[in-house]
Amino acid sequence: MGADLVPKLQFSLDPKSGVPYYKQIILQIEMAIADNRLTQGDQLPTVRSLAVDLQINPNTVARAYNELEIRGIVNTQQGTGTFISDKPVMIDDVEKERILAEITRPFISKASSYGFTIGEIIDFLKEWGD
Amino acid sequence: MGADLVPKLQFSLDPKSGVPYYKQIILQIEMAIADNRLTQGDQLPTVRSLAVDLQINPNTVARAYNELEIRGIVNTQQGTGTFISDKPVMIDDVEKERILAEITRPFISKASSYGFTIGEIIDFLKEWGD
DNA sequence: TTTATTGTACTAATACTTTAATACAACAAT
DNA sequence: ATTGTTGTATTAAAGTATTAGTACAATAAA
Repeated sequence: MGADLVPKLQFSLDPKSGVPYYKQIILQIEMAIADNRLTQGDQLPTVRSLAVDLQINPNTVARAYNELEIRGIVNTQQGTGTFISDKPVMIDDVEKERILAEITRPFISKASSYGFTIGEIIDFLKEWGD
Repeated sequence: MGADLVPKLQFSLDPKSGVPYYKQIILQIEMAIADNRLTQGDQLPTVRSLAVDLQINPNTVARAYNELEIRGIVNTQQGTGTFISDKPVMIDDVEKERILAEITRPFISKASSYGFTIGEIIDFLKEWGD
């Protein structure tokens, strides 16, 4: 049946962090995608299994998966599971820029308020992988 | 008495945006700093005057100013007012990188999950000013 | 068709966030 | 010292977010 199930991911929750559980799950998935531990078609743990694993309610896991689905990051089918989506083929370049701008604006705004310049940020990003 | 008071800024609140008032104020100040409408030493409107202006409670304005103060963006003195801080002279380069990394990580993580690459992001930032 | 697997809906309890009312305290100017 | 300015503290009300309990529904596999 294709895609591996997932000991690829090791989820963990920090109850003291102040970050809600469902957001911690989202962040861990986002990070895993960012560094290619998760890629197109990979199945996420089932709502129930992850809930048992983390000792939380299934709805909390479902909520995380739902938000990711709304963003198009995963797709979900009842009876089947939740999978990492194909990266959106953003056909429309204008739309693509719009989304990137939307993500970028608050980042630049905050960085600037700390005194960082665009130049510094670019230089920093060039080193990001290392 | 030095620094101008401030018709430099035109604050406005959108009650329908879902963004809390105090956060809207913070964002508007961050943006104003980012594009140099506010610079070192500029005085912000007083807690009271801005509260009257926006027809909200002074504490709501104070809360915005407080968060900015905690971040070192403004400094505040009772009886005197709230002023844009000197940009922190981050003497320690390591510390500087640490802060920038902290701001950058969630941004990259989210952008990646949308399928954007670091390269695309850098290219996009190069055009940012235009 | 039955069974096991997967996600979903609804509800309620709890905690946190946001805002305002009101009163207070520090500082500056005179 | 007094007055007017500035930010601050305390409290309470209302809304929102978060999570869990429980029951349900869709799909897949046998």
